[in-house]
Amino acid sequence: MTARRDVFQAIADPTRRAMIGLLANRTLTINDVAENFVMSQPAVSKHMHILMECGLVVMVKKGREKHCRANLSALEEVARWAEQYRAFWNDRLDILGDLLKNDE
Amino acid sequence: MTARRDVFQAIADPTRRAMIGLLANRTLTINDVAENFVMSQPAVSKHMHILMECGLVVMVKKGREKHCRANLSALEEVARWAEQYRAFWNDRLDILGDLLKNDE
DNA sequence: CATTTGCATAACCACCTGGTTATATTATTT
DNA sequence: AAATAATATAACCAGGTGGTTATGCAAATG
Repeated sequence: MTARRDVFQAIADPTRRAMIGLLANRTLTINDVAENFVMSQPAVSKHMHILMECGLVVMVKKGREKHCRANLSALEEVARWAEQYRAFWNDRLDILGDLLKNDE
Repeated sequence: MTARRDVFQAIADPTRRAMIGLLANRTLTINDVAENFVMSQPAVSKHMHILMECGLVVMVKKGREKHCRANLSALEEVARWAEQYRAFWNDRLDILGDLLKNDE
């Protein structure tokens, strides 16, 4: 709720999509996450921060560690947006042919 | 198929998402599309070009006009990616509580 | 208490993005 | 043939993005 960042923009980056996949069914610290990518720790921290800002990741600080987990319900907006068009692409298979057809 | 541009990046921009909605069940020319947005014609042309590059829009030139239509099946990739996580967010409702819980 | 660890922050960089205006190109209209 | 219309292209610009290294700081460890 009240996501400040746009979730569509957050998932535009393939690295962040991979992070979501990583944290879908696992709780990892920032360093754990960083081990899965060939980039510096600050770069990973920034990505995680963006994911948190739009609600896609939830973090809980425990001592000096930060335990992170994906909050996948934030993807509902994306799923619904894409799915609203499913009827269209199931229905009208050949748009190109359709476009060309009306040249009388 | 063989989309050169990333569809996730294409839909990251709200203007382009609006254009997809506009062309979901309508065939419009570039100028028709431009009338729906408060930006210059070249700006609209660029957005449409990006949508075309990743297969989200199909265009057919007819004389000096260009007839455009959304090819919504290109959204299947997005829908499938988001939907793969639906089981997770249906299953585990309170991630935050879950995260906090294991502090024994 | 000194050191190490986990993470954030700052400053910087190259490149990308989304917009602009001006102009070119091609097709239609008069 | 000249004028107009539809679109593309070029050149430019401000601000954003994704990365870096260096450093700071709180928490855990020896």
